[in-house]
Amino acid sequence: MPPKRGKPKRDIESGEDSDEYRKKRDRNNLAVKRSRVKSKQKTQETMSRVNQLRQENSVLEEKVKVLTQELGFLKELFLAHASNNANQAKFEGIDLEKLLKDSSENTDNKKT
Amino acid sequence: MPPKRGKPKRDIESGEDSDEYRKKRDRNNLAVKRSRVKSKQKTQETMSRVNQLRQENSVLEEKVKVLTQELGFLKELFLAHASNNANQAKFEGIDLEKLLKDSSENTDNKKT
DNA sequence: AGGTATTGCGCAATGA
DNA sequence: CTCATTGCGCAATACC
Repeated sequence: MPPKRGKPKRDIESGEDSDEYRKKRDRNNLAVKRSRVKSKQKTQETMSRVNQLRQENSVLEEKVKVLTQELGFLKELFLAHASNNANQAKFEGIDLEKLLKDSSENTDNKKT
Repeated sequence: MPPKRGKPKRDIESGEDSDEYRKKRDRNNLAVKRSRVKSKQKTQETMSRVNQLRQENSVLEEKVKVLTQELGFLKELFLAHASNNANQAKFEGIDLEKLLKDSSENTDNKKT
């Protein structure tokens, strides 16, 4: 809106005299109302979306926390067993972290 | 806004004649402008927040995916070893799922 | 060309 | 009383 028209009552522009002009104004006023309602709805939806995402986020954070703990526990269990008596041979040279990493990367890559 | 004043130029109400009135209007117009700027900023921020949360969400989804895979892999490895030769005795009666569940719940509870 | 949709702006009522 | 917020109408555009 470059020409920042302040409040010229009306002279040239718009319609003609009074008949068509009024109808045009009325129609535009309705359009304005519609537009503003829509705008407010969108704002509301956006705010709702934020709350929704916040919740999803919490759930995911919790999941990560639980999974991380489980994984840690299992790793300990695994390593404890590995450093045990007769299992030395079996677990000798096993890189647990690498195994895990590999297991995660092999989801759908068929290259190599 | 019960009295839906349409567009009466001005008669009673507001100020008095023209001196104080104008100043009052001008000040209000500035306030209106401030208010609207602020409103738009807030809308922008809300939209940015949505995008930000969307990203965080993606990252977390991926983390969950990876951790779940790692965990699955480790469980398989564990169980495979359990159903092995001489380890039957050691793993006999072990409920892996329960162990994992317990390991997750023992974050800070000291009750028995 | 001709309509609707959006947007900046000012006014007035109302909220704080 | 002052400033902030909000419904509303106008006019300029943006959009089709």
